[in-house]
Order: sequence, then structure tokens, then C-alpha cells
Amino acid sequence: MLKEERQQNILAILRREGKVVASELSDVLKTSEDTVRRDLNEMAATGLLQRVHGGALPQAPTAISYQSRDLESNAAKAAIAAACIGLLRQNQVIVIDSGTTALRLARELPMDFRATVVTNSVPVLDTLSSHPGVEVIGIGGRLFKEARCMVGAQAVNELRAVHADVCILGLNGIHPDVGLCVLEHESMLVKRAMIHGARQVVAVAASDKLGTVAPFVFGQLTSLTHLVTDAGASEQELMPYRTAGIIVLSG
Amino acid sequence: MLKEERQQNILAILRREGKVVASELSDVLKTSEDTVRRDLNEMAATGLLQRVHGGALPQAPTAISYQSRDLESNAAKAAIAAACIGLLRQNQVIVIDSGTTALRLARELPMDFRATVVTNSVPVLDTLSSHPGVEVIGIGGRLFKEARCMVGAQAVNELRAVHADVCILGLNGIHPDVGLCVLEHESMLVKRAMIHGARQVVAVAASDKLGTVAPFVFGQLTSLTHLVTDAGASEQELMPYRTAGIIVLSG
DNA sequence: CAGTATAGTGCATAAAAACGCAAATATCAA
DNA sequence: TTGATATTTGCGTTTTTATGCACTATACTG
Repeated sequence: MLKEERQQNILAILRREGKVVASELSDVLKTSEDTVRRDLNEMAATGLLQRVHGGALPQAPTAISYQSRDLESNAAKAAIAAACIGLLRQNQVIVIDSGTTALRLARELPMDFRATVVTNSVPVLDTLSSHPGVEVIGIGGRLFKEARCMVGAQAVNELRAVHADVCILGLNGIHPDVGLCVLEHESMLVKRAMIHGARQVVAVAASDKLGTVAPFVFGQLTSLTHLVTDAGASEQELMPYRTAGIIVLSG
Repeated sequence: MLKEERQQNILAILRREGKVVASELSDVLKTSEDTVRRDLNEMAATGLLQRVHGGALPQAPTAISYQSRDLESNAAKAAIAAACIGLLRQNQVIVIDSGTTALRLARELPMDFRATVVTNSVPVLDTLSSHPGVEVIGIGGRLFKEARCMVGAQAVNELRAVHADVCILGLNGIHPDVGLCVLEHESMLVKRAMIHGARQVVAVAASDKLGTVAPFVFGQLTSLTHLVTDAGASEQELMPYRTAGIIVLSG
């Protein structure tokens, strides 16, 4: 087995299992623990994973990552959420994506807001449990633990059956030429299904996401009707989106 | 289990429960109290949590509702959950119902437990997000807010497609003659779908539920293979269930 | 203030990592 | 092909790390 091939395998296992143990790897890959350790160290040096005693973990620790992401850039996210809520009308059917910005929107939703919300995000489901006026539809599927949301074929199918008035969409990167992108393949498919059939598609993105690219592109810029970002975005940065016919709000 | 992994788990539990107790952690994480203490001290040194006598608290005050924590600090439910976990085997497909007793079971599940869990309960989804070895399938449907679970035709359909090894079932009442009952019509349909096709059906019920009746009957006593209750149940109370061929555990 | 639960300490042990070196394998040029 | 060179891999040894145990000290509780 080639070195690169082996390292690819290690990464695949790491993604699947959430951790790798050096001794187990040497067993599965039929090689010595030395080689495995060398591989792990090499990959850790290039930032592909986090080396720990006994094996390795994903570079973004799963449990802690959600928590810390949840807390960071609070003011910016609050502004985005507020601007976004301004776009919503009573009694609409609203799809809410996973991601901390969309979650923030759900949390800021007035308690007397009346609407139907469709979501695959566990924390959004949790939050909206206490909104009496909101009819909530949970999307089923495999739980993607890092993002706390449902993904997979089942989720995509259920979402395709929904034609929402508004879709609140989170993303990892947005670029005028490349389009809308995310970090994981699974998310790509889910977000495509969310966009499909929605009357308005509102992307929520902190200003640092503007102009950045992530591996998986799930749609063109023209899929969007609105882009909501924070005050950190310059007019120059926003211009390409406006000229593409997107309504841009920056709070 | 890797050290860093364990520490991430501790953080996840801390975030979820609002506190951690050293002795409980050593139990759930299957390690010595020494190791737990070392972990807690290490994390406290890096400012990830606040060390206190007996366990640790979050660095920042948490927004967790006291209500939800209170129903967890119930010794009877802990005993039921522990007995229930004893029935589970690695790599089974397990359906977990909504309800606080079933939720308790999910929380007490060892971190290294490997299985596939199917659930319609939002807090169970939340809890199992931090169990790396558990593949979780969320059931979609309308959110029933009071119980924080998915119900309705969609949920019933998805559940009917599952043939589980074990089904952990909560209920509002169980009576030797009347059968298994719940308070809401929606729950009745969902629970019927859960039972359908399950190899083992384990009812979890606090002893005060025994012999009581609720409006909607979703199954006969013979649908059950196991009944797990707490030590508050008398032998006389349990006898009818035993004679019906049900394996009765009372912790 | 006594009794119990929790913490800290030193030590033994086992697992894992690092290191140096030699063998195996691949790469490349003539 | 052949041989020179670089890379990769495996093995023995040493060093480090992680963990559990026994024991003592300290903190909580009634």
C-alpha cells in the first residue's frame, strides 16, 4: 500500500469514527505502529488532524467546537439574526438550516411569532419547542453529530417535498464566481434540497465568509434572493452580490 | 478511550447538564476517579471549566433550565436506566422513545457504547451527539412540543420501516387488563409504530405508573418482552406481569 | 467535632512515542 | 538493465506519558 493511499485511509476512518487509535490503525492497515505514528505526525504537521497520545482526533474537536462556535462573534450574529427576522412575515413556511447563525435567528424569534418552520437542526428544534405559535416540522435522517443536524438520503427526500416561502441558509463560504459552498459533502446535498423550491433563499453569512471558498459548491450565486451579513463587510465587497440581483442587508 | 476524547466528552456533558460530578463521570466514562480528577484539574488549569469540590461547573454561567435538570436527579430513574442498559448489547439497533426515563437511559449510556439508535426525541438526539460510537437516526415529523419529540404520519411511516433489536418504550400508564396507555392520541400512533417489528420491547415505567390507566391504549400487555421499573414496586404488583410472560426487572 | 467523602501525593506499571540504525523499496539517470 | 541515491519502513532501545493503587491530607456535613 502506498503512503498517500494509507494516509487517505486514515483520514477516511477519522471522519467516519471521529477518532483513530494508532494500534488499531496498524492492525487495519497491516503495517507497523511506527509507520502509523509517522503518518499521524506528518498529517498533524500539515494540520489535517489533531495528534494526541494514543492516536488522533479531527482537527476541530467535535464536542467543543459547537460550543465555542456558538459563543463567538455574538454581536455580529445578533445583528444578522435581527435583520433576517425583518424579512420574515407571519404565517409563512420557513426552512431553517443548521449552523450557529441560523440557530441564533431561531433564538431571537419573538415568542408570539406565528409560522411553520421546517428544520433539520437539533438545537433549532430544541429552541422552537418553547414557541407556542410556531408549527415545527423536524426533518428525519442520519444525525451528523458535529453540526447537530440530520443529513443523508432520508433528509434530502423530506426536504425536497417542501416548497417553502423562505429558506434561511447557512454556509461556510460564498464567492461571486464560485458560488455557495460548504465544508462537507453531506451538507452540500442537504442544502441543495433546501434551496429547491423555496420562493426566497436568504443566505446568512458573517462578513468573514464573504469571498471565501470551501470544498463543496452547492449552488450558484443566482440561487439566492437575499444575502444578510454583518457591518464588517465593505461596500466594495458587497457590490458583486448586488449586481447579481441579490438583495444585500448588512446590519 | 483517548485522553483528549474523554476530556471533550466531559465538556459536552458539562455543557448539557450544567455540572459534572467526579464519581458519576468515572462511572459513565468507565475510568477511575483518579483519572477524572486529573482531567478536571487539567481542564481547570486551561480555563475550560471551574473546578469545585466533588466535580466541576461551567466557566460561564449556563442557561440550562433547572426544570430539566431536576427531573434527572431522580434516583428511581437512574436505577431504571441502569437496569435497562444491562439489557442492551453492542451493535444492536435500538429504538429510543421520548420521555424523561428513556432520556435518562441515553444520558447514562457509556461513552464507548457502539450501536445504532433510532429516536424521535429531540433531547435524545442532543445527548447522543456526543457519543462517538453511536450511529443516530432521527425520525422526522411534526414537533410535539410538550414532549419534545416528532410525531405525525411522517414519523409513523419512518418508524414502520425500522425493525429494531430492542425498543425502549416510555408510557403514561400500564395495567394488566387494559394494556399500555398514553395521554395523547398522537403518541399512541407513534408508539404503535415503534413496537411494530421490534424483536424485544422494553417498557420503562416508574413504579407509580403500574396499574394506572391513561386515555389512549396503544398495545396489549403481551406486546412487551420486558418491563423495567424501580424498587418501589411490590412483588404483588409485579406478579400479573410476570405471569403474562414478561421479564420484569425492578432496580 | 466526629465521620465521611473528596483531593492530593508518590510510586509501580503498562502503553505509547521518540530515536537511531539497518533493511527494503522506489526513483532516476546513464 | 544497472547502479547510485533518496525515501520509506521495521526493529530494538530509551524516554515519556497515562493510568491505577495505596496512603495521607483536606474539605464538607450533620
